[in-house]
Amino acid sequence: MAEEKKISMAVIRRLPRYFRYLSDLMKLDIKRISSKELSERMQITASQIRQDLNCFGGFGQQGYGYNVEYLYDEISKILGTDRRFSCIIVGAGNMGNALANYENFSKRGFDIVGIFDVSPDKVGTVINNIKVLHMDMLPEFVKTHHVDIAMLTVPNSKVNEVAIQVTELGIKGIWNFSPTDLRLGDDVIVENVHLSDSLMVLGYRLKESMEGRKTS
Amino acid sequence: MAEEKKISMAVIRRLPRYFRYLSDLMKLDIKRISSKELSERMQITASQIRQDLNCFGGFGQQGYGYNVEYLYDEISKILGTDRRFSCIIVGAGNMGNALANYENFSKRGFDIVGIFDVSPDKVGTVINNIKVLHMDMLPEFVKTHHVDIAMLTVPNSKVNEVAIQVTELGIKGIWNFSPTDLRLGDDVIVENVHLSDSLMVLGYRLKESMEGRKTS
DNA sequence: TAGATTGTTAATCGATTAACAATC
DNA sequence: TAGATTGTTAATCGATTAACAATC
Repeated sequence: MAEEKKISMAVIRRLPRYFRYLSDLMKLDIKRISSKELSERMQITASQIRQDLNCFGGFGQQGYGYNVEYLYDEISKILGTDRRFSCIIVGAGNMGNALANYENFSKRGFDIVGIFDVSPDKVGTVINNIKVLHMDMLPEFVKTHHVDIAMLTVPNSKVNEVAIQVTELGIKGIWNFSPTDLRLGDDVIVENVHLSDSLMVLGYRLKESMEGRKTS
Repeated sequence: MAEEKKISMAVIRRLPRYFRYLSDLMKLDIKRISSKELSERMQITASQIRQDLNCFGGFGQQGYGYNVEYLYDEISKILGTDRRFSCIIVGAGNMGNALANYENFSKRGFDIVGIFDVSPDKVGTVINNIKVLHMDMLPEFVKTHHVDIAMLTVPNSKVNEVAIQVTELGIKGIWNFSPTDLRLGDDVIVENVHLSDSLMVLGYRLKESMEGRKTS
């Protein structure tokens, strides 16, 4: 057991993109595709596609290309789309609400099983069929339900504290929506969204282009 | 006029992070900092910090380091935090709501001046003091109000169409929340959020770590 | 078989890190 | 002046691209 080879983050971050394009190809009823054709659609080099895919195995056939459905299935497996992850949302504000109502997540294997907040206005309300519980209930909840991921949409000032709490409760994945960079131990995986960073980059690029410069 | 030097996206994407850390330092009343100290806080190399900053100019002083407030101001200027951008939100669903209510944006210079939707349930409602208008009003609105950025939180199936529409109306920046990669002309800048990509990467990394492998 | 296209190795490019002379 | 730390050049590392032999 164990193909070694460490796969770089650059490659991993492209996987969902391959997944999306292959899913689209299937909808278009396209049965096979060469790295060249795919490269034109995705606007990346064919070379990169072949390199990326060969990190995980030889999914193609010389002279033929790739079978779309087969490749889709393989990338699904790599991404773990077959698995289901139990998720809680901490922070039932507008962003928490948006996440709780986003049906695509459950389609991809991410089930929201609990929502938590401290505000008396929110505790007891129901969002997408899930009752919002008080943060005080969190430890008990995590002990009685299996939880893989905590989606943190709490105010920036509280996020560190909450992150430490969920980590201590044994939750292994954090989806962080606050601007704060969480610094936690090695046994928790943090994926950041940092919306305001993204918006500021847009502002920067816009400013540059208005001044007549090009960005990349 | 015109320092040339093309600045790489890798550097640009780190700017908001510098901005955040410097902002924190100011709150802590720290007046000066060396690249070495900052590197320990930010978990990147001192060398990278100096390289990054020197893309834009020599903001430090040998033997002293960087004056926190001065550096903060300079990065603010680079990022264009002094400017204001007029933004509209297209799609008044949960995500549109979340964005409309996120007060940090206006703090950073991004003002929401209009919200649009097609659903009769939503048109006419008021979100954070802004009345939701029907999409039919969009062309007229953009002609009478200056709009820099369109934040697109419409369903995936509609996003291409909407993106083309706002581009044709002369809007220069798009903040895209749909999974679709927009392919538009050179005179519009697109910044993607791709939440589900981010979540799938979290799923992948979690799966790998559960199987005992390490990611990066 | 001939043509096409992969898997994979080698070359290139760009980004990060190290080193150090300049200078506060 | 001596010590500290930058700005900047050079070295290293990793990621992307090109090339081509293997093979369907």
